[in-house]
Order: sequence, then C-alpha cells, then structure tokens
Amino acid sequence: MQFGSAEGVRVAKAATVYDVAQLAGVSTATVSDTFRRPHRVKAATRDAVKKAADALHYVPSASARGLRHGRTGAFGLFSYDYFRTDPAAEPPETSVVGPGDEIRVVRGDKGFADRQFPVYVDEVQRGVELECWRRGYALLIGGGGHANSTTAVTDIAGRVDGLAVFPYTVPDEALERISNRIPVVMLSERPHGDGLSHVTVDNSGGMRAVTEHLLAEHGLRDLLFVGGPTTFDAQQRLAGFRAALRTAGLRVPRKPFPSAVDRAEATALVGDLLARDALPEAFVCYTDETALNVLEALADRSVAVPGRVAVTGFDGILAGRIVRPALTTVRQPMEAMGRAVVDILIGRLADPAGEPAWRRLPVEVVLRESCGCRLR
Amino acid sequence: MQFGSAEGVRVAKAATVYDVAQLAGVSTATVSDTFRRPHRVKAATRDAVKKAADALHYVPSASARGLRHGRTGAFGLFSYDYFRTDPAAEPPETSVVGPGDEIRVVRGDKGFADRQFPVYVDEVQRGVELECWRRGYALLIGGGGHANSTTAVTDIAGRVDGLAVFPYTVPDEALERISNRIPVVMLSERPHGDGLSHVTVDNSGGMRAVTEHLLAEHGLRDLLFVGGPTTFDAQQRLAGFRAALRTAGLRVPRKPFPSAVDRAEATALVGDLLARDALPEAFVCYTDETALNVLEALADRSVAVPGRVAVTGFDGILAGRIVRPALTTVRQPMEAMGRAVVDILIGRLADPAGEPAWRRLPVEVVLRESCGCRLR
DNA sequence: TTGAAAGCGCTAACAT
DNA sequence: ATGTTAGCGCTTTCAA
Repeated sequence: MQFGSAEGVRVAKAATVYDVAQLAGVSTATVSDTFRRPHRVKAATRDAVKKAADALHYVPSASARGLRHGRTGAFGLFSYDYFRTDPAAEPPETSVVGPGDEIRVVRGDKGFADRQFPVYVDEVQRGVELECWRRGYALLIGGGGHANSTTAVTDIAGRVDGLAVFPYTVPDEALERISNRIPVVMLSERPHGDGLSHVTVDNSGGMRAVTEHLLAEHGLRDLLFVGGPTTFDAQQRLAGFRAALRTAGLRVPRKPFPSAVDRAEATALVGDLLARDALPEAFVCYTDETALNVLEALADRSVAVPGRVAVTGFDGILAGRIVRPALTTVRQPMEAMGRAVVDILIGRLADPAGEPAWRRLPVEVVLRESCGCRLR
Repeated sequence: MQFGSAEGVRVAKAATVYDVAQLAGVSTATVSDTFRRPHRVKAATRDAVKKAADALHYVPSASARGLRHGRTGAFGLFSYDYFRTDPAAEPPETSVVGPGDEIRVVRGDKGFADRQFPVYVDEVQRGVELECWRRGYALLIGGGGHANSTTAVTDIAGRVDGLAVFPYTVPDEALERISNRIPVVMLSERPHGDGLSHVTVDNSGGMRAVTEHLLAEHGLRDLLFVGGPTTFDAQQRLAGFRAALRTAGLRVPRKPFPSAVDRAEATALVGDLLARDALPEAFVCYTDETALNVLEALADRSVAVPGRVAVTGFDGILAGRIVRPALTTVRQPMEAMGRAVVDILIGRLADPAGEPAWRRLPVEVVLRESCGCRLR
C-alpha cells in the first residue's frame, strides 16, 4: 500500500472545511454537521461529504475547534523521569546500521545504564493515560527539566482543559496562575487549603500499620525511621510511625531522622550505625527507593536481613518485589491514583464553581520477606 | 499559599490578549510581542505587560496560536497498553479512605494483577517523551481500544504536527489520510514503500547473530524457531535465523513454525514436543515475551534450561534480566528508537517535500544464562 | 517603538 | 435540511 502522494511529497495545504464543502457542493456548516451532528444531515448529503473528505484526506483541526469551543478536549500531565538527572542533556550518540556492520555481543548486563524499574511516577502516569483514553480525552505529557519548568508547564496549561502535577515539580507562582484558569490536581497530601484538588493516600495510616506489624508480629522495639526531603507525604508517614510507637507505649524519638536518598547516604548511615554499634532492630523507610538503598548498604556490610535487622518501605514499586529479600512495604494504588486524577478533572469541568476535590485512597501493607515474615 | 480566587471558584472567563492589553494600556500586538519577540518591546512596556499578565493570570491559548500559526508545537504518539486486553473496560472500583477504616494487610503478591514489567512499547514511549521534552515539543499520547482506533487516531492527528504509531495499531485507511497531512513515523520494518517514515532495528542481523552464537559457541544443531503473528519484523527475524542455519550448512526447516504468544500456547507446544520426544536443543524465540512463556512452560515440565535445552529471545525487556535463568536475547535500543522518531519528525517538518526517512538502528546480543553461557 | 486589523478553521445561532 | 455568518484568541504584516 502506498500512502501519501507520489514520493511521499506533501505539498498541498491541508484540506479544510471549505475545501470539503466546495468539493461536496454543500456549505461548511453541513460539513461540520456531518461529523459533529450527523443526524441533522440527510444520509445522501452525509455520504457526499464523507466522500469528499476522504478524497481530500480531511483531518479536522483541533486548534480551530478548540478555539471556537473554548475547550481542547485534552488533559495535561506534568511528569518527570526519575532516573534522568538532566533531561535536557544530549542523549548518547546513536548510529544507524550500515551494510556489513558487526553486531555487538555483550556478556550480561554490566554497565548497562538504560531504563531501570518503573517507579511511582511511571505507574501513576500509566493510570492517567488509561483513564484519559477510556473517557475520551487526549493526554498531553509534559515534563523534564526543572530548569524552565514555569515556561514548560505554562505551555502545557495553554493546551489543555485540566492539569495534573506531581508535587515540587512546578513553582508556586506558575501553579497559582494556571489554577486560576483551569482545574489543577496535585498528587500529594493536601497542604492547608491551597485551592487545588488533591489525590493522595492514607500515608499516616499505612505507615502506622506497617510499624504496628513490626511491633506486634515480630516483637521489635528498637525502630529507626529513615526519611528524606520533608514533603507533606513524608510528614504524614512520619506521623504514622510515631503514632504506632506512642500507642505501643514506646519512647517516641525526636528528630532529626537520618535519610538515605541515594546509595552513598545509605552506605554512610549503615557504616556509622555499625561503627557506633547502634544498629536498630528495624529500618522503617519512608519510600521503597530508600529501603532499597538501605538493603544494599546492609548487604555490602553482610548484615543479615531479616536475620539481624528488618527493613520496610513505602510505595509498592516493582523493584521491591524482585529484590531479595523481597521488600515488605505499604502499597499505594498507583494506577487508581492516576485514574482518580482524571475523574476529578472531569468533575471540575462539569462544575467549575464547586470546591476543589480531595481524594484519599486506601493503601495496603504488603508483607514479604524483609520484615521477617516467612511467605507460604 | 492559597491559589485561585476565594474558595477556589473560577468564574471569570480566562484572560486573553485583549484583557492584558487593556489593563496594560497597550495594543494586543504589544502583548504578543512581549512574549514572542521581547526584544522588539521597550523594557518599560514589557514590564507593564508582564505585570498585567500576572495580575490577570494570563495563560496564552495554544488553540489560538496553533490556528494562527498552522502548527501546534506538539507531536502525537499512538500507543497502547500491552497488559490491558480491553482498555475501555470499567476499571476496578476504588474507594476512598474513611475515618476508622481498617488497613488491609496482605501476605506476598499472590493475586496481585497490577502492572507488570515494562515492555517494548513502554520503553519506546519513554524515549519519545524524553526527546520531545528535550526538543521543546509537547507530546500527546493517545491509544487504547483497537475498537475505534480510526476515530481516536484521527483526533490525535488533528492536534499535532507529526505522529508516531506502532505497527498494526491503526487501520491503513486512517494512516493514509493522516500521512497526507502530517508526517507519520512507524516503528517497524519498512514494507516496500508505504510512503511513511520508519524506525526499525537490524532484526535479521540480530537474530542471525544470536543463532550463530548457539551454533558456534554451544555447538547446537537442532534449533526450533518459535514465532507469532507474521509481522514485518517477525519475517526479518525469521530470515536471520534461516540465514545463520544456511551459512552453517545446516538444513533450513520449512514453515510453519510453532508459536507461543501466551502461556497456554507455550504449554501446549512443550507438551506436544515432549510427547513426541522431539524436544529441540534450543528454542529460538522471536520475542522476549514468547521466550518467557516457553521458559515457564519448560519449568512446569521440569525441563532443565540451559541444561537440557537452550532458550533465546528478542527485545531486551526488563523481565528477561530478572527471570531465572536470565534470558539470552537481542537487545533493541528502545529509548534511542523513541528518540529517533522525534528526530525524524522534526526533520520532516523542516523539509516537508523530502523523502520519508528510514532509520535502522543497531541491536546487540546480550548473553545471559538461558543459552548455556556462564556469566562471570 | 507601537497600533490597527486581517485571518487562521471551525461551529453554533440564526435564517432560509 | 441546509446555508450564512460571526467570532473564538492569537500573531503578523503594514502603517504610523
């Protein structure tokens, strides 16, 4: 099958309603009606219009429709790539295959720095995509550099009827401007009335539950909370941890808590604890990523998990299922969160004068091996 | 911080250039210039305009700009979710957290049907996203049901300056129409002149190389090719397999080849082979997914891999790294393929009268355990 | 350096 | 059942 005109040359201007109308011998209104309100057009006329449209390869312009309508029919998601420090960086050079090129053979995956496991952001994004498709909306994915995120996100905002953002990816000024024009949903705990809609999970309840598991089922007493940046969600998780200790009548430690956001920090933390002979009975980590770092640092120093110390995470990312020992964690319903975002946006469009929405979804504790549980 | 007007009510119509111009006491042209060609506006005027724009929460309408400009500044990707048979299906009911709700505790991941490993399409999509962001394009992700894909893809096409599609996701008629209006890149081998641009990999070379590895390094002779739907890419891979056999002076088997696109088929295939005592020395599978199915079916029947039989795949998806034995495969540069798509689209925009592009990227053979290699 | 105004393609209100 | 037409918000000549 041969598409396009000869040699794939596309010189003619794209066909418009006017062209179709002329060829079909009708008015532009009838062309529009044929596609948008077909019942108002006589069948014969409809066929003639469709035939003309086919012949001219007519594709309606969403810009024109959006301008006329005041709505674009698309939502936006301002996302990011967790593994890319600088998305603006030049990507690695890629060659193309020439005749007689050797095919590289490598043993194992050593030094293969390509995409890792999907993390929180990826899984939520997929939920947003699926629900947009299901509800008939197009989805505009923006993201990348934090450098010019104001420009980038404002550009996205101008193209959509509603926007979803992850916390701390967009400057407050930009958010304020945008949220005044279209509904915005943020994927985080809801800071005291910021006028945005929020989708979040039961951060404190989940962390409390996993902590209680450590306390009640494994009889542990000396738990160390490992945190990171003080986000709203992190605060809630810490609160849940403390609540569990308090309820159990244990001493609730004061801040500061150590963090282990990367391998180096985790290594330092474990090394320090070991040096001071102060290893706790459990590392209660505020994210799976942190827990994975701690797990590796512990393995490096040959500290047995769960034999000598337990480790728990929070999120439920895929990597935690795969790693050995498998990570006990609190699973967020990431796909459902993404879907909820879209549902809220649609609701806000239907009732722009209503209150911002705030949806807190349930989590579940997933018991695997790193807490000391024996599966099956 | 409080965004939005009181109670988050958004009643006023969105501000336009006219509003900003009026408030700043300038013409609409000056407002436009302030943002698009700032150097042509006196600094003081610029500041005044920006101040007015801030005050009014002005966000330029991409629809209007797109209409005026004839370009939208966005690309489209028509994607799909590999694990979702019917994306139009109602998603599972999700509740919200109420006060006093119990937190569910589950042991292990039994019955957890959420998102699996990322596959080919996910990794290519991420490449497209990253390159779009890097080059300053917005990315519209469409996809989902194959039911109304003509409607869906045409809708996307109307919103973008260029479109990327995976093979067999869009009916030919739709592609023809669209490719007449905007550049289209397909992620597949290039069927004899379809007028589209293509990004592909060295399918035959890669399959030939992995087959030669089985022949030369492991001394195997009785190889079974396991295929699936007869796509362009599949045909090339089969050709590579046959070429390797031919070169080695081995008998090149005729079609038909068995397939194992799902677990059931793989189980049946292995069962049949076992019953006929006709197990080959190696299963050379045309995708990783198929190889993974075969691996599982073999494990079910306690056939040792690589002890009794070798298995190889094609793609390089994450799951193949994780599974035991780790899967020997041919890795496609998926992120680079996604990036190439965007690069081509930008090129075609710059030179609409040029030839469709055709970029064939190199693959590499990744030796892991399932072929019989011992790592490290 | 700034302003006036045309026009991008579409659709809905209104007219026929 | 179909046609006429205004106008959505923006940018870009062209003129001042």
